[in-house]
Amino acid sequence: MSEPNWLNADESRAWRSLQFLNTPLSAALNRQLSRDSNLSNADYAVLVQLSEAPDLKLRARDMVVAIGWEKSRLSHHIRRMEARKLVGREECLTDGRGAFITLTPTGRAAIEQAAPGHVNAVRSYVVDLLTPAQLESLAEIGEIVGARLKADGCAEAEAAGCADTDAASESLADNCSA
Amino acid sequence: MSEPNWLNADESRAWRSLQFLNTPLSAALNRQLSRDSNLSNADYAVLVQLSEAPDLKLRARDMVVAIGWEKSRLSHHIRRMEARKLVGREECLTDGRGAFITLTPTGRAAIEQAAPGHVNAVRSYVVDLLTPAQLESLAEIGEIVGARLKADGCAEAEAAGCADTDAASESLADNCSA
DNA sequence: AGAACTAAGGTGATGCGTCAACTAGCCGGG
DNA sequence: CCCGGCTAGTTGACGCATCACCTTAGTTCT
Repeated sequence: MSEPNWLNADESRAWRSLQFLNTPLSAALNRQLSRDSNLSNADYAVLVQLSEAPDLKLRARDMVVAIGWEKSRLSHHIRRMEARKLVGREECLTDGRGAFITLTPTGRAAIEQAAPGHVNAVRSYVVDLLTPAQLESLAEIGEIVGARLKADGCAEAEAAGCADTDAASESLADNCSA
Repeated sequence: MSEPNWLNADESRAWRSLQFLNTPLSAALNRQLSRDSNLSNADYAVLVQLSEAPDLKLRARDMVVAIGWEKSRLSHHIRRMEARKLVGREECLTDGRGAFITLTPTGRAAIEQAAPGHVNAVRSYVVDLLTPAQLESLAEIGEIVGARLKADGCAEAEAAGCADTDAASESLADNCSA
């Protein structure tokens, strides 16, 4: 256990190739999004949540859970998005501490304009390149690792966070098409 | 093409589950590394390169290629690592512009102490959880997406970067065990 | 009612990563 | 020789993410 058990050739190939699915992929998606729509992945996630919310507004508390961020991250991010007029803030009348984050018309326009391109990007970088069997395999692998991360105890925000971030992008797909 | 072609259930399951392999996974590895060894993934990548270099030193130029970072990122990072005594700097006598990055004894101790735990983490979060067939599948998928990213034209630093970052962690495995 | 606790949200500091711009040294052609 | 263009590396500014800490407001217990 404490003695190094180095990776063999197959293992290292898999591990190495997994790296392609990490930073470079999300960087590519990010680039597409920011080039075509001047939004970051993070912006997109926030806007998706808002656009799916009942009155196009959401308590910060709920957003945190939905996206899986830390509240301070959300707070910082909302401040920046507010400066860009993508979202607004509103007081919560029933809870003096509460704060609603609202979707502005600008923000709504932005997400609607961005969504099709984003889905296309997801397709062109991943989904459309794989066979159904590979998609199935990928789903299994991701779920296994995801479960491991959750079991780890440190997964709370982590796993949920990212999963939902893009689960969101995908559920927007559903909602928008409807 | 310009008309949204939303993801179907299988596609979205795969896409969603892929998110687990992204940020949360590298965050978990990062956490392990920083908890056990007070190093970040980025620190680790740099130290691996140095520890594999001929005289435990490397031109910044070569490091950039090996890790796949932007030179400015490397420069900033080296500055920070230098402050922690993990690496040093040395002039290049044959090229007035050149700069060597050197591995300090402190840095060497750090990487040697960190490597076994890191490999263990990689195993426990991913490699050991998957069947050989899944590892094979993962390798294929990563390579397909990686190739796509490279073909995209924007892949230069990106794909190479992250791939090598952890190819490095893995090749350290080989070298260290030797 | 009042003390202790918890929940909601925000802030400041810090490290990280990218972009654009800059300096300094090399190299080749006139 | 010197001028243009290239390469190596650094710097500063900015946005992003996290950490630790703070304030304020609800909640609970006595």
